[in-house]
Amino acid sequence: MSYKRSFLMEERLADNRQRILKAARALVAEGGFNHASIAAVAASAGMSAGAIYRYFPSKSALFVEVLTSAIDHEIAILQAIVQGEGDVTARLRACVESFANRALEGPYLAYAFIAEPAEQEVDEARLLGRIRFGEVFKSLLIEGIEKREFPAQSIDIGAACIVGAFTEALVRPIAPRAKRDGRAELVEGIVAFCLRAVGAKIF
Amino acid sequence: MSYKRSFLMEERLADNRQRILKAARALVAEGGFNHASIAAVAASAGMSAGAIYRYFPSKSALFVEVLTSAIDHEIAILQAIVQGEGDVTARLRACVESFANRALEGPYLAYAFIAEPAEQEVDEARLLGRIRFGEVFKSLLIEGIEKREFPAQSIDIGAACIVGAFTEALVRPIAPRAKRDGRAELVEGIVAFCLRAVGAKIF
Amino acid sequence: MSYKRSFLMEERLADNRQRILKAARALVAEGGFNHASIAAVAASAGMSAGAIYRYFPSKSALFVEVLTSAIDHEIAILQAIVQGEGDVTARLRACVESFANRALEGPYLAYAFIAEPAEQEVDEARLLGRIRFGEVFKSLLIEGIEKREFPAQSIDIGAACIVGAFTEALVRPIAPRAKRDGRAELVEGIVAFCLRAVGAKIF
Amino acid sequence: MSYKRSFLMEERLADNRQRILKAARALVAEGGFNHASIAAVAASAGMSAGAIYRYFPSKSALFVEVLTSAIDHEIAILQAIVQGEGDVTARLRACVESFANRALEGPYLAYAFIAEPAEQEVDEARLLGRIRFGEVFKSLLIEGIEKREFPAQSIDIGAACIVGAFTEALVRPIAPRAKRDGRAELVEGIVAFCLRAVGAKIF
DNA sequence: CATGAATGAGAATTCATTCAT
DNA sequence: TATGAATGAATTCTCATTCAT
Repeated sequence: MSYKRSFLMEERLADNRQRILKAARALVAEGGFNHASIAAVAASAGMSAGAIYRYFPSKSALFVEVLTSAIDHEIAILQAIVQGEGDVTARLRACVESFANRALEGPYLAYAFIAEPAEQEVDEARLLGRIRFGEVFKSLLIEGIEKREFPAQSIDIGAACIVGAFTEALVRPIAPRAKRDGRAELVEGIVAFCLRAVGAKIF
Repeated sequence: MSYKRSFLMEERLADNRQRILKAARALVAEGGFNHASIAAVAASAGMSAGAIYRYFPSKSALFVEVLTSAIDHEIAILQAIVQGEGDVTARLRACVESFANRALEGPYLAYAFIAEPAEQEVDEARLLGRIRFGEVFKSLLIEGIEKREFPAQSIDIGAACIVGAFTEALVRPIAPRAKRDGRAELVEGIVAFCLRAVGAKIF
Repeated sequence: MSYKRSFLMEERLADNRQRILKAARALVAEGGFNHASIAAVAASAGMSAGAIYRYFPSKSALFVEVLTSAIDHEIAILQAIVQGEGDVTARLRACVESFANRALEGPYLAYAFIAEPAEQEVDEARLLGRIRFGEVFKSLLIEGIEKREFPAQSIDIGAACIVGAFTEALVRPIAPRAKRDGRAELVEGIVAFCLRAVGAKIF
Repeated sequence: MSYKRSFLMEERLADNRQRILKAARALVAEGGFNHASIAAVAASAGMSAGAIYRYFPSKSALFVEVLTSAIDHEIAILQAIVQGEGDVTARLRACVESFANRALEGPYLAYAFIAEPAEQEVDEARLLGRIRFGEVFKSLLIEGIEKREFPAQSIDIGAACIVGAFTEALVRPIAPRAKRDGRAELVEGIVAFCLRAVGAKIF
């Protein structure tokens, strides 16, 4: 196996893997997990159904990865903001804005994030994702309370509520077949709600 | 066919319809939408699978109604609170408490409310349900702002955020296979979050 | 549900069940367990593949029953002989003759009896069947030794050897696509072998 | 292509062929024919799946050869005994002992020998193997009768019965997931049965 | 020549829906 | 009108075989 051969090979394999994930993601965004059968994913990725199984051991595993990787990506962005500059209030605002804007741009993530999937394994991945999202906001809440930017409050509950609040406010606009308008006001409204909710002082 | 006969007939038909809905609801509560096959619903309702189709044109239609009627029931309770006594803040608190307590008691409604169902038609019913839930809180927000209990704010967004916040904070506790403890603190935490979020003065 | 309706219904259901078993048995006899897919059984029984699952919970269960019922039938016949008249030697001879003649008549049983099936559950049923066949001959051996018709010998091993001996001697003639000739001499040869093997006095 | 090159080539090819057979044999021994997919054989032989097809035209052909070569080996051992020293009775005893001991040591051969394989071609090879085993004992029987060690008897049938008897008595002990104990008594019991069956004088 | 990714034809199983009785 | 047996299409997954590289 020459170097070049191996290199091209690996690249193609990685390509296929990504193509499958992308196709699966797109199908989930379009019609939910149930719309994304293995056959549909394969067709959309331009390969046979059997080929999927060279890259993923099962349908569950594929969709767990679809969900997890989307959430990973989202969380990495939020964590960069959390660890960035500025006071806690500003960073909380930035997190919500950032997530909301991306959700409105490419609606699939938030949609899948809320969706109840068929498979138990995917279900568990989704719950875990929600928890991980909560952690991000938990760290902000803790810091905000320490620095007296926010009043004392229940941290776990607050973090979950924030996630739920902006998620829900995005659900209708990002739902399949829904119009998306007035984005700026929407985002600003969500941010305002969250900042008030945590007791940020600017309001 | 005499009047009486016809009357009894209709009554029986209505009875069967309710039996089916009840059975379907119970099965969804037990194991989610996927656990409730037509055969299972029929068996649980004490009738044949074919008989279901005398009352509902399809499985989707049945589950749309299961969802809708559950939401109707929930909304009727909330609206009674909204139209009741007390200042807006107290009624908002009562709404959230009431919903949260019932969700923690019988977790299926809230779970199904958040869940993404298999069928597209059910999906749409769920979205509609979320909107209708929002309406309830919208009316409270409008009244609260009018009466100067709450500051001016985006009403649509606020209503959606409230629904999302308490929904999400309940997801983990009500998810299948999850423990439910510290209910009082949980409910109080959610209420506090929501009241802060709408700018209620008590805080 | 009237009596007549119920009666006819049950009869038809029982009929179908038997038709499925018969079709499965025939396919196994023709081409072994692997030749008998659910689709093939269904086609051969004149029904859809899905219908099989109204009568049997799984493919394994179907073939376990095919095997078990064939063995049950065979064992019942042998046990009747064992508990019948005559000295032990005569009854041992009758058992072997009876089994061999039926195997040569309808070869499927002996063939399936020897076959290694794909499914683990069927495999276990097959092993159990062999053991049960052995038991029949064990009881004859015990009685024969007690009554001094046979010398002392290892009973478990002897029983297994008898089963193996006549089974094997029948395999070639009863194998699919094999000629069957000289039946009388074959049966007599097998009987003679077995009687000598247990030390019956006539030889 | 020089002579030497060609020679080495052929040697390597022969090597690969043996590696494949060895790997296939090992996999059959571990988990039966169904456990030995082409991919598994290839991986175990340290080559690609496609490469298998340079040496064997099909999976069936490979497993026919696995079976045949195992039987060849076994028969060679038995024939060496048959053509060795001692009276016929002693050599018959040695044959059965030898086979039984090896079967109990490495149970795969005997098991595969009895097993019904998936492919029809393998099935036929198995039947042929049984016949060839019979031949070995046929020659002993003929010699034994000639030398008056055994009484006159049906040779073909007797040979088949011997094969079946010791095979069957070994099935349970060598079946997957079965305990193997009391080997010495087992082997002695089988030998005794066979010697009595052919009318050897020692008993 | 060897590779191993891809194919494609099945495999078992499930279940909403229909329709003869 | 009610029944529930039967259908048939769809599902996930497996694997011998092929063929571009």
